[in-house]
Amino acid sequence: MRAAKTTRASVLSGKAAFDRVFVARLKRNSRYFRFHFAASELDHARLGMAVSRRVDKRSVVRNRLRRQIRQSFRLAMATLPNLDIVVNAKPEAAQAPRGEVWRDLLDAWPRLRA
RNA sequence: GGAGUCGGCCGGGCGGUCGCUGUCGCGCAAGCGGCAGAGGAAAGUCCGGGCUCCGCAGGGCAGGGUGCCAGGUAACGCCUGGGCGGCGCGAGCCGACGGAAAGUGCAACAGAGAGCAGACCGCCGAACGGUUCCUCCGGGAAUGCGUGGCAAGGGUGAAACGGUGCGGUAAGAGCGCACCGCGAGUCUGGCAACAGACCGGCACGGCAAACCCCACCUGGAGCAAGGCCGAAUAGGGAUCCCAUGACGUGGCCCGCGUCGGAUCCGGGUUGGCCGCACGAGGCGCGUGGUGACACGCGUCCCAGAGGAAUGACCGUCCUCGACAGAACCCGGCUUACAGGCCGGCUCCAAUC
RNA sequence: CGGGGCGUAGCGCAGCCUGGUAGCGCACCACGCUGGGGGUGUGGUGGUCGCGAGUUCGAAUCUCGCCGCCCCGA
Repeated sequence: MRAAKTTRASVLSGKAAFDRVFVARLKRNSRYFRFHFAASELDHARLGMAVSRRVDKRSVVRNRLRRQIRQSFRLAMATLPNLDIVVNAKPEAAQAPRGEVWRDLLDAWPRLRA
């Protein structure tokens, strides 16, 4: 499986950038995640993540979810339009098996193309 | 072999493809290649330090902490050794373990009485009085009724003014004796905590995780500390206090320092670099020490992000993988944790 | 990273400093007043005092260790 190379440019950073995405009020839900997005000011997609302590108390679990999100983003990146996306994890994601979460993520990205 | 106890260690392995962070090398550059890349608890933040700033961090008070003794350490509330007490057949384990004879306090309910106490049921005919009986008229005997004596036994309580036994006595009582306990006595051993022997007499109950006393320790904040570079805005307005005044990050005072200061309104700031990873460092050997540990020599370089790096997928093997993710660093403590390995010691059983 | 606070009846709180009885309001139940409801009066039910150790004769209260929640500062 070939993943696109990501750089610092594909990281969404700063409170202002996050707020801009949330204000756009465009959203798609999957089983374990919420995808907020807005048209990017740049010529490529950027990813931001929100996995709060409410999802799971243990940082190990939160980090695992972030890695899965990031890795799935890399795989899907080339096919995505230039959007700024914030992925928000639902608390149920912490309880679910890893494989199931991964499949949920892979299924979700193509639906954002619309 | 079984049961137990103490100490130390590991905590999925191997191979492949793609990707992430740092660093080194090459390249004008996009990049390419090499190397390294979470833990024993990284956790909780309960202690102790390093480092940085607060002018020096100086004296006193207040506050806080520690609490058998000695040692180790940068330091500690940690560790080691020893003492004392408790548990265990034992190896071992556990202990907030200074002072109650400096003072002030506290003890519900029950109970007669709860701290220089007390007599409910009791016990006592030795003493004084009474009553009854006997009498050889001197007195004698009985009786707990009164004056009284006692606190052994019963009973209450968490606790009842040393315990057990013997003697003693009217009944009793450290009143006497033995043992135990106790003691601010003496001697001996030990750096000390303390222990042993002798001596003394029975007085000095418990609670200091009650106030407190004693000894020792303790300035405050924190890497968003703090520093450098750059950019930008402002050099304002209002109110109040004024130089025996105001301010300074400590709770207060002294001392010291500064000369306007405080509050509110308005305005600006959310770049980059350093701090930031070579350290009270790891490993090996030697020496000293019972040990914690120290010293010497050799050797190694071992995460360093900044919306935050370890992932995805495949193959394979097994005993199918617990708790869990660094954010300035280090030493401890505490808490979580599937399974497994190594060594010391103890008890039991059996065999030679 | 640092600082502070809370946890007691179904809910909101006192009691804790100074240790011995867990109390108040609302709610709930029963009865009375009313034809019924509402309202009101009287009586009553209901608490492992977040969990685990320790100190004490005795702990909601004192001490230590955990757990959960909330707030504040940079």
